[in-house]
Amino acid sequence: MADTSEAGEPSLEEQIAAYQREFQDLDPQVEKIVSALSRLNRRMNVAYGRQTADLGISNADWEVLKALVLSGAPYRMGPGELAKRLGLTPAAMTHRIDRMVTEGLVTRERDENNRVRVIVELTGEGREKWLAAMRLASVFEEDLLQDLSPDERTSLGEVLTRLLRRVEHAQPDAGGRLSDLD
Amino acid sequence: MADTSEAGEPSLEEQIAAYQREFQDLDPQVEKIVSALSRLNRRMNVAYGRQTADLGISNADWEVLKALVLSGAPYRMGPGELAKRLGLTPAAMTHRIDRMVTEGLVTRERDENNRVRVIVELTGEGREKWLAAMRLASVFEEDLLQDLSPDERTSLGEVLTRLLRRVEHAQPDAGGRLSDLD
DNA sequence: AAGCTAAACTTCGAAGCTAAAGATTATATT
DNA sequence: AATATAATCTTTAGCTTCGAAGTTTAGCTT
Repeated sequence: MADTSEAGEPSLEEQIAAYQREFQDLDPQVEKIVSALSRLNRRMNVAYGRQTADLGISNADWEVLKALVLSGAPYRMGPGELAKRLGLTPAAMTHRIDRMVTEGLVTRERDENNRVRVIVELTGEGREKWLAAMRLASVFEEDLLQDLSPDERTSLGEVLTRLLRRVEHAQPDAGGRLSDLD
Repeated sequence: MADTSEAGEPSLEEQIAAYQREFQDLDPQVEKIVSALSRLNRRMNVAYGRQTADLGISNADWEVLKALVLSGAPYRMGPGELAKRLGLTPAAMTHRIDRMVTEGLVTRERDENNRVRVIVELTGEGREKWLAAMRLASVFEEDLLQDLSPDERTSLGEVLTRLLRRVEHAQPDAGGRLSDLD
């Protein structure tokens, strides 16, 4: 076997060669960047998933915890707001919150000032879980970037935000769910 | 509103500030890179999804077409192999192939040499759809990287593959489905 | 203030996924 | 050759999601 990757996944180089074979108009340099981005992200998500699983929460749970923590004290949001933020339908959010309430990660109560609204609030346990996940994630992320010099980090961050700006401008998010919180 | 982004999504800078507020041990530079990677990937997937939808195929279909085309002529794979490649369970693959057969994108037949096996083969229409999607994707990708100089492209590709190697080595893919073909 | 209209959430039905059990064929053992 | 074991796919049951319809409350309009 000349391939270090498992599960029959071709190496990045093999895959780009296959693309060129099947589609001549392809710029291999562009494809290299795009494919690397995609694979990198996939691997990172696997890693995050493993870490949150170790803490006894699902990746779905973690997304909700993140959104609540990032909203700042007192860590409250409505289901609709959460759904928009996470790229889910309100229906899906209802069920997710159901589960998380039984898991003790959040509470759900009606807003007494406006009884149509619902308030989802982080519990102490929810905050602890988020913190623990965050510690694991930051160790992993630092490890991931270990080989990059300070200059390379600066440069990479700059280039990526430039790409991000471009793609955000190009796509006014047409009616779009966004999925997958960062 | 001081925020150009829609749907109440905070800007990258706002989000990093929020992370620092809630988690002091965070390296903002690391977080910037990681968050930009994540957001970029998300946006790209939305773009791909829109393009494939325009062609009348689902993103799920596209993944299968990609795997088959990349396998090279005669564009045949078994369901199990496809499932592994796409990060699905064999059960999910069975259903996906059901659908794609009715859509005329692939054919399914038993392997006469080994009647336990099944052969999924790309149809002419399937190949056409893949090509059309590929043309759209390559235009989008070139547009995405438009602002990057040749040197920046080279450098970005090199850095990303370095990160990829690191994450692939660190995670021997423990029993893992991989999901999301690139 | 009675009745529309809109907003926010939940419920319902259909689709896709996973894990586990089941069915079918091939391979190895005795 | 008969049986056991393994490999490959399909079926089943449960969960999550989406889209659409339904429910409750708020805010307008007259």
